[in-house]
Amino acid sequence: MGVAAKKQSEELSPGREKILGAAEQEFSASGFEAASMKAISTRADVSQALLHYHFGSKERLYAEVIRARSKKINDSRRALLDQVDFESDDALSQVLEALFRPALAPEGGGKAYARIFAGMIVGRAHDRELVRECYDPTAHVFLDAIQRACPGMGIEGAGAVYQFALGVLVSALSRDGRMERLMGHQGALLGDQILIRKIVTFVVGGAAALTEDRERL
Amino acid sequence: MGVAAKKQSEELSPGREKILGAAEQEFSASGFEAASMKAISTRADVSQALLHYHFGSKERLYAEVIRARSKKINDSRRALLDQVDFESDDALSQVLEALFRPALAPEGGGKAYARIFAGMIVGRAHDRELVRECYDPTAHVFLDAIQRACPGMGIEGAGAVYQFALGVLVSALSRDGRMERLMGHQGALLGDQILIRKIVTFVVGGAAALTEDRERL
DNA sequence: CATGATTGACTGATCGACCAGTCAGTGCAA
DNA sequence: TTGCACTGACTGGTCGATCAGTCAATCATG
Repeated sequence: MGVAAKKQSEELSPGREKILGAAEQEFSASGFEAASMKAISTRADVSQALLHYHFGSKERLYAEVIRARSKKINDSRRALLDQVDFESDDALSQVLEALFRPALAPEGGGKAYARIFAGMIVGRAHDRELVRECYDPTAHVFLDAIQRACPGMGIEGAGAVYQFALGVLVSALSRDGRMERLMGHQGALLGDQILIRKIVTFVVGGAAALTEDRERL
Repeated sequence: MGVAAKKQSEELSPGREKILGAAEQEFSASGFEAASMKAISTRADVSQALLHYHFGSKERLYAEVIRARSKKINDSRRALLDQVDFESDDALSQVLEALFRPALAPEGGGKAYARIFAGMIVGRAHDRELVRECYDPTAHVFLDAIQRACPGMGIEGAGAVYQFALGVLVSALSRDGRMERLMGHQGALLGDQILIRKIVTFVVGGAAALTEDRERL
């Protein structure tokens, strides 16, 4: 079968890492179905058979890519979340920044998050299982954090905010120049810092409105 | 080549309509790449060759599906938008309802919108062209409507609100039970009416926060 | 130290399955 | 009898996957 650590975490195998990188690029650019093992092997400059040697199947290679990327994103998210001051007035802003920044960061794989999200929309059952495995645990943590930051919001309120926040994140991740086109190229294309601020501001405002609406009942 | 209207809009061809319906289901369930012409023809209960007879290629069949669905959604959106009272306090709410309701309506194709959005995320160039053709004109109308409903928001503010609103919409369209799972099955699964209200409330709140933040500068 | 066995990384050739797309031909209605 | 809707049989190409075999490094043994 595949491979195991030589002794500990010594460099595993040069080919394996090359394949993972090439696969992430290819899957990210084309999606699971459209990305071919041949294209991945070409990009990685290894034989196509090596992909099966290391990962067994295209499905498993894909899962490994998602696992690796989600680990980085989630580690970063949790680290940021640990620094949040829940006594602060803008606790929710800090929580949301911890949620958004790692996904939007250039080294964060950028579209990796958006891609798997897209896979879910499209209805791939495997993607749903991967989300459960890779993202659910951290999602629970953030659900709790949102509730801590917004007392009186309730579990279903936090759920709604989390879900909507992810939607906003994906819309931001999929920036492809459409907005600039629609606006007739007015307005400067904003940098990452400003974009994050806008997203956070938007979601915080939405969350407040949701809480207000709830209390009005 | 394909087909043209017999005289006007007399029922075109029974097979053609069956194919369009089956194709929409299949594309919606699996995405463009994973959906096969054979699966579509089987579902439509016609020969596979008939798909090429009517539409020429898989790509063109897909485009026809998107065109048909987007036309229904956009017609409905514009009709709703015509009824908006821009003097009202909740003009933005009305505009957003006009944007959301047709996409979330059961007969609105539901996931049709989410699917093409997913295609864009995944990076299919063809999807980008389709969006431009099918959704950009109506998007301009809504961009203007948002500005009318929110004076002092500016073009880039309206653009951000529109973009984020679509993100929230997609997150709502892709409901697949994940939230219920994350919340431990607390909280009732909300009906469409309540969901729309929540989305609208959220986006209105976000838009207000964005405007506020802008004015603070 | 020498040497044969073993192992893991890796490849080229090749497989059957399935894909979108083609085409000659059938039946039916005007 | 012309034209349109439609089909069955087929094609070339690409897909993921398999497998026998190469090669270098490691290890066991005398």
